[in-house]
Amino acid sequence: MGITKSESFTTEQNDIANLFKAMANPARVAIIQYLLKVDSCICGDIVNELPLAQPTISQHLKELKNANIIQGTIEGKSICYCLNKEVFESIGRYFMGMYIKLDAKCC
Amino acid sequence: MGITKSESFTTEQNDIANLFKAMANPARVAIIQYLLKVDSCICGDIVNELPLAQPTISQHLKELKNANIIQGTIEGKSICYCLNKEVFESIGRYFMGMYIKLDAKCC
DNA sequence: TTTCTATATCGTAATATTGCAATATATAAA
DNA sequence: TTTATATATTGCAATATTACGATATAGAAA
Repeated sequence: MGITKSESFTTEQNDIANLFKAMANPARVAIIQYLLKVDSCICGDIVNELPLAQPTISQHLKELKNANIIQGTIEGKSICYCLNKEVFESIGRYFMGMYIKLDAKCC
Repeated sequence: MGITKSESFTTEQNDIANLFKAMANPARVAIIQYLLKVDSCICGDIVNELPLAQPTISQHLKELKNANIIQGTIEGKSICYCLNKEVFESIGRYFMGMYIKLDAKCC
């Protein structure tokens, strides 16, 4: 006992939870907001922008990449990162869909 | 070192991260999906629906309530829970807004 | 009042996350 | 080849999360 009982839930429920987990940290929210502003940038730009050490930024970028929220392309000796547009559309639709389905009257 | 450096980020960034954190768990995703299906129910219904103990469900409900995702109303000796419609609309708008702002061309 | 039912809280063990120094890797420049 | 630059990986300490048994609280029923 102690761990999340992932096996007790559907793959969809775990996928959704993992996607939110990838965004459930202020540093990663800041990275997403920064990428939204500049469209694309290299890792070093984010290290200069945020008050976190380079290995920490690198780890956050890895988690965002694993969740398919961003993608990184090798450009010479640096790596160019940008947001994955489709992900934001599907999350947006997910929530708007819930909003529409939701009954106005509550308990 | 070890904790999230919340103080290094804006209140908005922390608020967004905390909202996602509230949904970043398959049990809480399942609770949200169940509430979407039944509109409203009492705590005991969720305990019967999910493979988790009553104190665990109670704790998850507390976190969802703290994040303003659900609300609970006392009805006699039980408590009726339901989803907060506005939250889903604002999250949906947040993501659709990002999607619209996002440049199609990536690196 | 006593008992039953519904939910919350406490305490704790197991596990996950966060952040960073040290170090590794990999490409470009000299 | 050596050196500099950019990013990733490893290892670890601090902290947070998850789950649940035991127990507390609170209203309804007897």
